[in-house]
Amino acid sequence: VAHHPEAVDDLVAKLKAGGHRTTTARRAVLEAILEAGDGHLTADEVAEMTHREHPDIHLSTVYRTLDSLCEAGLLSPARFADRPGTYHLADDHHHHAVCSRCGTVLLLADDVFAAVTVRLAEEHGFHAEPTHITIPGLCATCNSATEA
Amino acid sequence: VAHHPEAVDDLVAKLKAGGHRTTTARRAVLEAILEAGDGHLTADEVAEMTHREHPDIHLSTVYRTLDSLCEAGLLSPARFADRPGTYHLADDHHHHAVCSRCGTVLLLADDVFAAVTVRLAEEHGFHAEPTHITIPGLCATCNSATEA
DNA sequence: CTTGATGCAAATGGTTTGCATGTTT
DNA sequence: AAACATGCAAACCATTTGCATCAAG
Repeated sequence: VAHHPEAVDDLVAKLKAGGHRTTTARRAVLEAILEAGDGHLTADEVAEMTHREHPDIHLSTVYRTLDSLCEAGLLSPARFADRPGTYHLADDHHHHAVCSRCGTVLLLADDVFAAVTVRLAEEHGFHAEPTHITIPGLCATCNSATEA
Repeated sequence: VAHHPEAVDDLVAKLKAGGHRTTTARRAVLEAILEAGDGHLTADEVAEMTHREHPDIHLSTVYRTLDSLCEAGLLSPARFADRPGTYHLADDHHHHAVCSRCGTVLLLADDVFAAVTVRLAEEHGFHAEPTHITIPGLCATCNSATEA
């Protein structure tokens, strides 16, 4: 979960190490993702952010860049319900609780599934790697609204 | 998890109870979903199935019907990665552990998330309804293959 | 110089919608 | 008869692709 300015360079280094090229667009996209912190950005949002400094980066380039960065292992994609796809830093293991009614997203620590992981190993020999799981339900607000 | 012929009538009864109308298209869609058993069908697949008996049911009707049936609480939608959306019986609570390497799918009891549910309620007031969650990881076979 | 990345425009695929017509209640 | 569901065609939105040009190695 890096928010430091030098993080971009670290990521670019990883990119290079993976045999990918370093370009303005890729730097810009990485900067946008870092700027978003824990947030999950859609391609459109990334494009909007990069446009502030680089108005000429085309949306299709953003898509292709996000793809490359995922392949390079720097980013991970995630989809919520029927919203557009989102992207976030790959090493940022975490989970979500999403309200089915209002769409509020709760960020969860990456250990909430520890118990499940143990049980899967014991009962099925399955080695779970829960990296990005979404749990549906109702947030506190919507839930109390329902009970009322 | 109903596979019985009379199940369609049960579902239609629920539909009616919910103030919705009974139509040929809705029966046909429900039959398709039941025929699929545990499977998850896309709108296209449902359309294809209904076409065998009712070639005139339009794809847009299938979409609208699936929507209605979800609203009525008979079906639930689910999305996997970037495939088209799927639909399945709502009362069919279950979870999956999917092997990232070989694709093997493990069916899990619906209580594996009990601990997580409790914790979410306590820590965030979030009322989780884990109805259909997929956990990635490695199955026993692939896992031991990796360690070797 | 060679390969890979970009801009643009056009195509694609899944899904939704407006409207006139047909069906359920 | 009134309300709702359907067929169809057209619109929509997110995403992908072909191709000519450009930049990184």
